[in-house]
Amino acid sequence: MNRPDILSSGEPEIDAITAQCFVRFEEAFGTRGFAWDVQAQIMSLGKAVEIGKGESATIFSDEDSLVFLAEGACKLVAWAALDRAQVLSFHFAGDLVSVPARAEHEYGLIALTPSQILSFPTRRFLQAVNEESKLLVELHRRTDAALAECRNDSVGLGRKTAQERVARLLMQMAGRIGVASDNEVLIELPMSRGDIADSLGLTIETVSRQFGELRDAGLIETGGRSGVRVLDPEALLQRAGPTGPHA
Amino acid sequence: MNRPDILSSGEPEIDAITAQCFVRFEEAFGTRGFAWDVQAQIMSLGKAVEIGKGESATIFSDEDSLVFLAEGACKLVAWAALDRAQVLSFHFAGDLVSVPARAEHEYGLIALTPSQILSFPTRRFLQAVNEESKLLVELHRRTDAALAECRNDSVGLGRKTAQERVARLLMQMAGRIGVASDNEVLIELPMSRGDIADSLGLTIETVSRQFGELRDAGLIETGGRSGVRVLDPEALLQRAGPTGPHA
DNA sequence: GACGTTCATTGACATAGGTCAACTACAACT
DNA sequence: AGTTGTAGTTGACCTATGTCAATGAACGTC
Repeated sequence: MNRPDILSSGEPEIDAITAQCFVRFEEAFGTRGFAWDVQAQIMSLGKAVEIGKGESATIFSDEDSLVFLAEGACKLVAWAALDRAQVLSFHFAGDLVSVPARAEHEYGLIALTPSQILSFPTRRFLQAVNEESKLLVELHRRTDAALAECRNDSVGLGRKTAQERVARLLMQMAGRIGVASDNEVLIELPMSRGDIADSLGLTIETVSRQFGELRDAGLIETGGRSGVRVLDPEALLQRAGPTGPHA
Repeated sequence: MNRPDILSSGEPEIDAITAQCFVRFEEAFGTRGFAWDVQAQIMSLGKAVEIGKGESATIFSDEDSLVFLAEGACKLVAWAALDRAQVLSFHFAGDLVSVPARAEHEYGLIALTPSQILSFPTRRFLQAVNEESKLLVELHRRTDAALAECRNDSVGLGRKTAQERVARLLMQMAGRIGVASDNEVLIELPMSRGDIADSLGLTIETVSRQFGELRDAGLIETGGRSGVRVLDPEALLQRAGPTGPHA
């Protein structure tokens, strides 16, 4: 049995965004080799859309969803109250984010920059890939990584000073979206100071003051609202506090 | 092909603790129906031990491990520094905990009460169950639940007051290990005030003061070091702060 | 390229929670 | 039951961070 290319099978209803999202999804999860009917089910379950800055990526309102971020940058937010937001994580192209529909708090995946997302209803998605062990293993691997990340963040939230939190976030962003040159790293932050504050359990003012201190100390330079040049990554890492085992 | 009972096959080297741990593990994950060789691999990978209060459950020192808690109570701890511990979660019988060996911080799973644990080296465990979709799905389900829990805790750490954190923890413990009677709940806390403080990102003194306030307000009564009687669950939940969607 | 809006910075002040230091009560052991 | 060590409580004080308010810098818009 030959395996037709699901994306170029000439079905006219598949728009450019849907096509691109699925191509990236296939690349990330290696679904090409899957049984034809499983691939078809995955395609029928996934809804691809483009969302603008500030828009919510919630597609399935009453169901937990699994969102693949094909392009752009998003923040996952939970609200302790209307005026008390907690940003749980920032996400970039290639990330898979599980967004709960009804949990202890209200959740939302919000675009920081125009983004292309592919959303699946979690339960039905899992049913569809039930027998595809390879995907299940990859799913578990990613969820486990997200859990590890969340735990590390918890240490930050519970036991680190404002400066350590800000320095750690900058180093994380340097690693994820930074452009290295010489001994410097250039970062174009897609999120606002408010988003950073909400992710670190601080206020905008405190975040701003810490940026100021790091700038005064000569560790970073800021350009415009979103530009950050890390002049001394070593020293910045130092200020992020002890990280290694038993440090 | 008949499927011999792996636990009563009369192999003399299996001690009582190992037997009990595996029985509980089988019950929790339904591994009974698995292929004989997979079951054998699982059994050969799992190390069952009994640990006393304060002892670490770390078995595989250089590998991430998956620990099934068959009996007792444990805390998962990460150290930001030697004197800055963050308790990430409390665990009870039936829980599966993934403990990283080398991460951003040093991790440890420490017994709060004498416990029976069954440890697996994560990587080899996953290889062994590679084709058992049912277990992979369950593994993913549990990891996803742990992630959801961790995220909820993050909201607490980042955006809640000391009183809200303490009240929330008490309600959580009421739900997990509380004994309900009339409109009251009796809790026997297995963890110390220090553990609670480390889990909530507070100090022992602050936790103690919050217990005092809740006691003075008539919401709880304390008996001895570990006994807590929740007199007014409704009011206590209130003090845990807004939880529902968009509250 | 001036205008206005939004976002970021800076300063003055307030406070929740941390720190340090007694004191008290529980529980384990003789 | 008395003794002793550990854990918990309470009080006085301190500080990191929050709050409120004003100013200033980016960026989008006409």
